Amino acid sequence: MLTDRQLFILQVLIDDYILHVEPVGSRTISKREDVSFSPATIRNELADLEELGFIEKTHTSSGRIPSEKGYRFYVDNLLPKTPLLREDLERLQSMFTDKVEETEKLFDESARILSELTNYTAVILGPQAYDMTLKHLQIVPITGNMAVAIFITNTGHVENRHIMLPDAVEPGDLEKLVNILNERLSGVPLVELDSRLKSEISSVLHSHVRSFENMQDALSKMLRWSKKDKLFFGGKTNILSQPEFKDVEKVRAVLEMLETKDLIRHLVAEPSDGITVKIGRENQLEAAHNCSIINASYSVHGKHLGSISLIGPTRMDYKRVIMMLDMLSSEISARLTNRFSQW
Amino acid sequence: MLTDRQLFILQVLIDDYILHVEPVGSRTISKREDVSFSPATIRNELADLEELGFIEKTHTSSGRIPSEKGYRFYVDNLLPKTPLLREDLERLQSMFTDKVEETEKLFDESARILSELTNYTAVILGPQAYDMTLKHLQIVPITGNMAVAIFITNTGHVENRHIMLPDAVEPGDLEKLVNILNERLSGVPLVELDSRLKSEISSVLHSHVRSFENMQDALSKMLRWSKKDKLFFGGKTNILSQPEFKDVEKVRAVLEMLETKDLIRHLVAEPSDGITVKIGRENQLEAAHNCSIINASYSVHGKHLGSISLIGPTRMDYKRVIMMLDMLSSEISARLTNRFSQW
DNA sequence: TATTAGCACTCATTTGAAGCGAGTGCTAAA
DNA sequence: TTTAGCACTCGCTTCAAATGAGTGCTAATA
Repeated sequence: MLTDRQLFILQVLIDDYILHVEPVGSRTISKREDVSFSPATIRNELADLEELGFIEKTHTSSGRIPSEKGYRFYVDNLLPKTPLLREDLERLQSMFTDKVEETEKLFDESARILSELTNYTAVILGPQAYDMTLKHLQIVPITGNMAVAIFITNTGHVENRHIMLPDAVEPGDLEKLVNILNERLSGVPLVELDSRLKSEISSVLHSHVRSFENMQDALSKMLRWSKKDKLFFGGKTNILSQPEFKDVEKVRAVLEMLETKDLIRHLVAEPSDGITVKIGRENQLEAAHNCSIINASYSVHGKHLGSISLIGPTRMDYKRVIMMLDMLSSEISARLTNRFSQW
Repeated sequence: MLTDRQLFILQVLIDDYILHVEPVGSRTISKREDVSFSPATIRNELADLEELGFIEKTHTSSGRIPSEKGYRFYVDNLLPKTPLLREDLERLQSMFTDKVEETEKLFDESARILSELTNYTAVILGPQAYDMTLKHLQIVPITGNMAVAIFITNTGHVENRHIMLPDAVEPGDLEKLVNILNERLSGVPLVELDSRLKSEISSVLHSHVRSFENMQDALSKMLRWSKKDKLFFGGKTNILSQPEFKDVEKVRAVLEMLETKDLIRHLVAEPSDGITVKIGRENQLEAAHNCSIINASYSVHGKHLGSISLIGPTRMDYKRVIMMLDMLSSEISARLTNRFSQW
């Protein structure tokens, strides 16, 4: 549908706009070394491209800027397939050669480096609780009737909770209780633990554990799992250095969104293979209408665990960013797969 | 040194400026009901106050605004001792009547409500690791040679860490190890655990636990405690709605500071009794030169654990904010004291 | 037929002058 | 000691003119 020349001009225009953040005029394009036709010709082509909705003017006599449709087309069809810059690659890989011990730190570091490299905001959605199943449960008495329950999941995650035991619980009882719980709850998704207790195990415990009645409530509370997950941020304030966000009000909408965990989670939890690009109004959220969000998910053994995202202005260095996310997500997947297989 | 009338005028001026954020002129002051003298008189007094450095002009023919010295004087001498507004009080107390279970949630909620009530940024420095001592240690084997170590502190805090046991560790050994560690390390500050292991306990363990040699490194790593603490934020973006921060560059300095944990920690960790007020350049940090930081610490049994702070523009509603922080910090102290005494 | 030079036109932005008004300091009268 | 009066300052707004980057259209050219 578009002629080769139109494609070429569109690409040049978008590349230039992404670089300089200023409306691109016919003269600017014609000055490029690899452009042989005159400004007038380009003006004609630009008029056509505008009619087709790929570019637009900020006012009657201004140069053109890409429209959202233009960016969409660019991302889908015009992305130059240049490999990652060597320095970017090296920086990313350096992160993985310093072997990062804790998973949390891995995410933190990834978010930080990603945001430094791109100057956009990086958001990593950590492994989600409802994807985890219980591997092992332990209850450790501390003092009086206080105890700590320890949960170990199939993903190697460990979590602890306080629990209040009833006054009269015999040592043997507690052991029996833990044994039964482990038998019955091993492999069960965390979010289902509580309902399983009520539906299946309650009766068994009733008959085997004397003090069960007294601790039923505490147990139930202990097993109640919300869909908790963790967000890791990098470069939260990077949006402030984007020229199109020099207005405080615009900035505010985005920053407040970043501070609202529920919104971010929603925006960023996009379970899909490969890489997703949401441009401007393609984002549900009003506050993100001036942003683009690139999203890649990481997985272990083919199962999506979480995602890595970049939030920046619609004018974004798509090609670089997409390459980086692609590399990073598969690298993280590999790391986690390796780590989890140890358990 | 200052006459009563000068004191009065200074107070009125600052109160007005805090409220309206605009230079205050002689006419404005004279219009108040409780002011009986004419603009000209006031102008004379203002000139004196300016000469003394308490107020300044933004340009030759503008009204006056308080200088930092003025704010300092105001905070030290002129704070009207009006009690908290009833609605503020109720809001704060509502937070404590809904009994908050987890300590983390208590801090989170406090920061949120405090920031909503004031429209400034609230930062709460959680209990610091180096103030905690070990109460009880437990090692739970999981699979293979993986295990989880659980630390319970005198403040009721629970933390867990992964540990890699050597291949050949006999069950009895582990039990003996944990017993010895508990005996020797109970009551020791977390940050000293590792050095204690090396200096005192190493030899004991050598002679009592056969596989100790193999696990020495892992143990040492497990006991290595950094000065970790946690920050809780509320209203991070509130600064954006302050009229004196409508310039993106000014905002950026502050927001980036808020994102840099080390800076914030440093800024906010001000161990002192009562309430501290740092105005503008009194803050070490350049980025906080346009801000005031009010700081109150909370404690358990007279021992400082952490602090509650508010960060806002130098023009701040000091009287309201100070009252609120005062109340909140003592309330939190009471809660924590009560909570910890259960352990 | 496709390209390009030329030209009139548009419109955001910059510049400078003029007027407004809120505020001042100073002086002289009350 | 206080206050009325007045000249003065200076930031802010408004308006008009100049600037310049860019356009669309037309007619000439390859």
